[in-house]
Amino acid sequence: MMVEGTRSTAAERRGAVLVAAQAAFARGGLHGTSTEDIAEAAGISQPYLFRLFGTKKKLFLATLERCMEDTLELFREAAGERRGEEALRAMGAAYVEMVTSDRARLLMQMEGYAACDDPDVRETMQSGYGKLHLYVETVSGLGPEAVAGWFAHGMLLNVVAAMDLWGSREPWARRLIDGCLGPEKLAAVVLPEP
Amino acid sequence: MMVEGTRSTAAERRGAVLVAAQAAFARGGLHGTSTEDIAEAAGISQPYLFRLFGTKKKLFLATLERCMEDTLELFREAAGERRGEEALRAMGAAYVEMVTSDRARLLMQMEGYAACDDPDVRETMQSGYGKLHLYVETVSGLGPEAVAGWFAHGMLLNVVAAMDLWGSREPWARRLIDGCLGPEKLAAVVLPEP
DNA sequence: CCCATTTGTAAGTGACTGATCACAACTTTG
DNA sequence: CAAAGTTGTGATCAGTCACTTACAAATGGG
Repeated sequence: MMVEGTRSTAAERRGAVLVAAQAAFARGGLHGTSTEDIAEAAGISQPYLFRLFGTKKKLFLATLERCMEDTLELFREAAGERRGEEALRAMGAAYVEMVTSDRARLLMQMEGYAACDDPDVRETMQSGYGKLHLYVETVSGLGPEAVAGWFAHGMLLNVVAAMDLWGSREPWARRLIDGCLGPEKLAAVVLPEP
Repeated sequence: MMVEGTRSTAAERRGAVLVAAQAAFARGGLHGTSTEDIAEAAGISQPYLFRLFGTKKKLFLATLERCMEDTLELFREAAGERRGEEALRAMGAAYVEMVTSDRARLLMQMEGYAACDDPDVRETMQSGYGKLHLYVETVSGLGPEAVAGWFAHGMLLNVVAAMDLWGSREPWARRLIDGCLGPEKLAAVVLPEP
């Protein structure tokens, strides 16, 4: 280790750790992931991880927060200058793209919801989701029912992606994806060969 | 222990363990819950728990399966003889009732989705959700889009309940619940006093 | 060039936990 | 009533893991 003579700043290391932590926590959650594994994936020693984040749980919360912020940023970039339903469609497409390509982020989000029995986790998720909701309300300009419907759609995408139904040959799963993405995109996610 | 001379059958014990396990796993997930805690809550010794279920993970999977079956049973009872959109409304109302009163079952379900990186968990969730989806398709007789929309609604309820937004005074949270339950039921979940 | 600060690690440690084994007590059956 | 089967527990153990301590090496400012 430390073969290169160049050191990183603590801020850079924190960023690298958050990336590694998201991939690791997405698989095992808070309790199913060892700090040793995260440190190794981030390329630092385990004691240094504790100096950077203090506690495993604090690291988990920071990772969750980053996860939600990244999603907000995804929406911002997707919407661009668009407003109204057009903005909704653009953000929806970006979310579908994310959910089908970045499984770690998707599962991390689910770990967050699942761990909401813990007050600190709950507060983090409320705060993160609240910012998402406010942004979508503002940029779309639509009423509560429409916005809720849009988020509901996203939550269904979450569980479809979590269960990895994209390639399933179960008829009900195909109909679910159809009802979720529409028939044209349905064909796009047929991956496996008989 | 064992003050009463009457013993239970293994099947009865398994049932009691599944109840205790759901409450425990809902809080900590597979890795954040000790078999010792579950055994104590179920009123048996920890070694006996292993004789009944073999492995912590097998117990987790059995608990998840039971959780999904219970939800299917909830839908069956709610629908009764109803069909079409009327059945949908009845099942929706029952699900709202469940999600606001049985936090353990709700969080257990979320733990299931979150743990879907594990192939065995994923298979269990796919199977359990598949039965739900098929039943709702059949009893409602509606097309993919309508059924997906109904489940999407339910998934949004899941995260609202997980984050425990019912009593939140955040304006965005009130609008979300409004868009999710409708204005009349919105008032019903205003619990806390200023 | 020296010294204060920052970056980084090797080597523990105490506590917890999933799983096993040996054994006891109760119940049923022939 | 004896044997066979079922229900149940105490004791233990090997492994894992979050977190600490002590120390080393690089960096930068005056």
